[in-house]
Amino acid sequence: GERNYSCFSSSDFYSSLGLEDFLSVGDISGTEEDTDSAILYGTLRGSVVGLRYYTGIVNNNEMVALQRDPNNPYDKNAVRVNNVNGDQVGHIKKELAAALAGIMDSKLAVVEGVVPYGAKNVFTMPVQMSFWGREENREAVLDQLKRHGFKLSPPLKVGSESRFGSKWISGRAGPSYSAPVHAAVQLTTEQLKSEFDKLFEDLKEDDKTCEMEGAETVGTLLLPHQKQALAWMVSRENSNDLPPFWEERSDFYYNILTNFAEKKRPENIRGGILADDMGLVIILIQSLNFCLCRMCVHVSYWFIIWFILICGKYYTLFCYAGKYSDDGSRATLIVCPLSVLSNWMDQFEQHIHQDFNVNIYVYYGSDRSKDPSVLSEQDIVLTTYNILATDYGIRGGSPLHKVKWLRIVLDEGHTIRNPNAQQTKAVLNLEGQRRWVLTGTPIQNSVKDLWSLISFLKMKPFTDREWWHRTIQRPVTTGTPGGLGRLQSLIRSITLRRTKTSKVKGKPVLELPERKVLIQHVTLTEEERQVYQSVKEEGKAAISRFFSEGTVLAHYADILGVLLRLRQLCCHPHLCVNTSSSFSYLSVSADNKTPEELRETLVKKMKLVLSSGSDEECAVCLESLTVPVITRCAHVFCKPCIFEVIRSEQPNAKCPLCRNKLRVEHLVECPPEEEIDSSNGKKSDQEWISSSKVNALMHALIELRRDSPNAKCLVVSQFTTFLSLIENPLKESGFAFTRLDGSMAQKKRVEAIQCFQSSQAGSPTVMLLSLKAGGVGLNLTAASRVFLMDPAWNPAAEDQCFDRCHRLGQKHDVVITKFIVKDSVEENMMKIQNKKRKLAAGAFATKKPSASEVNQTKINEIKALIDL
DNA sequence: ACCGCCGGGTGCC
DNA sequence: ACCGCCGGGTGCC
Repeated sequence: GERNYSCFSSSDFYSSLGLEDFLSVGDISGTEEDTDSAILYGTLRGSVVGLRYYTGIVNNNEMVALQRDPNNPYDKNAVRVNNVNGDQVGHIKKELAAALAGIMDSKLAVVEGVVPYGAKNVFTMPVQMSFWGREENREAVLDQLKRHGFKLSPPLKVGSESRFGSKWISGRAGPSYSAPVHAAVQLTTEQLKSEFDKLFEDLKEDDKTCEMEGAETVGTLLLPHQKQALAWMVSRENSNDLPPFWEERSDFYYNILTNFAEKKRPENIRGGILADDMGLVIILIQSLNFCLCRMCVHVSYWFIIWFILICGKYYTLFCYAGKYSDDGSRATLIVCPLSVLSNWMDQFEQHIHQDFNVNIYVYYGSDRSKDPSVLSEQDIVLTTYNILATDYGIRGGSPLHKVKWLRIVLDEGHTIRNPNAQQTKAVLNLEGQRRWVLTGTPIQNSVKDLWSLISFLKMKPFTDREWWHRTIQRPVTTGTPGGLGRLQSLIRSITLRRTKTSKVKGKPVLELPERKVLIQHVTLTEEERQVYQSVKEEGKAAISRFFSEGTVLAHYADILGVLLRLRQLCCHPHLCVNTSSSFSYLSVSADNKTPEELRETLVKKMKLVLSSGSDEECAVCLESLTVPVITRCAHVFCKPCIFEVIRSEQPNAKCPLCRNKLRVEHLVECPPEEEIDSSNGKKSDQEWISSSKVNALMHALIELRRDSPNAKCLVVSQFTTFLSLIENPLKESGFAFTRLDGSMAQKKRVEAIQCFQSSQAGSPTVMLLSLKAGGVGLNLTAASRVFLMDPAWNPAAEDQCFDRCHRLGQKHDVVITKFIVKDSVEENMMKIQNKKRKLAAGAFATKKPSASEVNQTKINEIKALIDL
């Protein structure tokens, strides 16, 4: 989970202020993406005609999909009616289709159908339609219908959602007039985990405790929970259970969510989600080779089991040896983020016995084979999401997509949470029956995140987003009774999850040392205070002006800029690049600037964004910015992402973050590296001075060295330039230190980590760490102390950072010190963080406050941050 | 479709 | 009869 907590266009920051609705973060392509905030306008009864021309059949109360059919030679207004399987059932009667066509084409509303009496119709059948859309489109929709002589009925009882008396449904469901619901508050990592764990609350302990039988030889080498995991995985790959929500009914298979039925048995889900808390599955690595050999003797005719340790996480993979799967496939494909690719390679190298004759191919780099048969002859093919996505587009097709895989494993599977990302599409189009997802956080922000994973697992009917949305996502987000229950049973049936507090056979799975968080207040010197105060007053004046003008949101990036400067000044005066105390750059009005001035202003802003934290996220692809460009409204995106937005929304493209007009010719690219780095260069010329915060840190470090000379610590900041500044006093005081930040090449990172983790005398005792460097997997357990130099917007980001040393393998209690400047924006950030932690409890799947409440909260937060 | 609709055949009682 | 009525042909979009 890459999180983002830096300034400006950071989507996390928006959500941390509860602004994401207003700014439509993540809602960039119209109705389809925005089905969450849709409300039900009403329902309408219509008829489906032409049944006898099609093979698709439907049951009573079955959900149907309405699909525009603009190329129909008989009627350009045609609307097809398909059953859950996608087979056409008929058409909407033409008079009604004429009314629907406009509404559907302009995406004013989403129209969903349920067939109340679907069975036994020969020529026509009724259909109950629900119209969903944004509040502001309601009138337009009602109007269009009226013009064709139709009128919506209030949504009293509709469709199959309300009818099936199954165990998943408690009481009545169905459309309601509920307000749009989003997760209003950003959860911290811990809260997310605990919200996710609530899904498992009623899971009986013994549900998954059956250990694998017939593997006694393995048994002596495995701990109970490992045996449990092994048994679960084996059973998942071989089980004949029906997928969730399917029942066998007198030689039909029946889906109780959609009421769809068919003769063909829905395919088993051969795989699942391994969402074990990081580092929970423990095994003695030393015995691994031995373990493999033992198994080779005893079970090799059947399969070999590989235990693979990745950054403290253990996963079990299976690979059929000798006898491959029934369809002749042999190779297991492992897809992972680039940052963990080397981990996998190292682990294979270290732990797979040479005698074992395992073929591993790393499909990465320019010399990767274009020949699919080379890949299919391997036992394991390793690749990254990016390679997969890049290859997917090439002419002639990607070799990865031509192989029928024995097994596909997604490491850090939440990488594909964005359904529109190229990576996701590339992953979803892979071939292979057995599918596994490894991730610590299957749900990162909302239930939405799950769709890609569920779809990857080929779970019928959720592979189609419409059915996922109608049967799970909407019921959960609107709080429909039974909705959460469905999600629970769905996730439980495919997920293995044990947490720090889980027990197997009554014994806790893991005991971690304690973790303490201390807040140390820092008082600025007279001089520092003066600078801070003057910048603050100036910023405050500008922001109050925005308030009085009512342009707070239009100037959002500027407000973040003011706050960034204040945060920087809390750390060190030299962090503020443009210390000229003028905020003239605050208003980017095109009118009174020459094009060149405008460009310069935008470049300045973009530099500010890029230097504000470490890697920035693009609000379109949710990945870190590759080729950053800035819009005239001062929001930063990847160049290809924003081009795609403009292309697809022609001719009236709007900024995904603020809905201002976008034009390609107004986009400004980031100037070459040196320009950005010039500020760093300048800094080294500047005479080095200390700051109150640096003094506080050095005092603590020296004290620590005196009291426990062997203790190692992390010094964490969001500002890499701050880390550079800290290097000076560290050298002066004779500390051996190393450094890890986002800009370092993979090889250097590994070196830095190994060096720091080493227990050799003279190895570094301090690591300078940028807050979001490295993936979740980063293991820095050598450190037992953490000094957090500056608070993050998102408390989750801090927690994740702390988890890098407070994790499996940590032998000592972990003490975390947060330096917070008294009477500053930092204190205010802490207050908001605390409020959010409280607010977030139970925020998952519950309704959020009204729009006006949210609005008020967000305004209060800005005010609180700058003491207005 | 055991309908509706169309259009041709038909035409006092 | 430029009607009504009858009954056969016919049938999504």
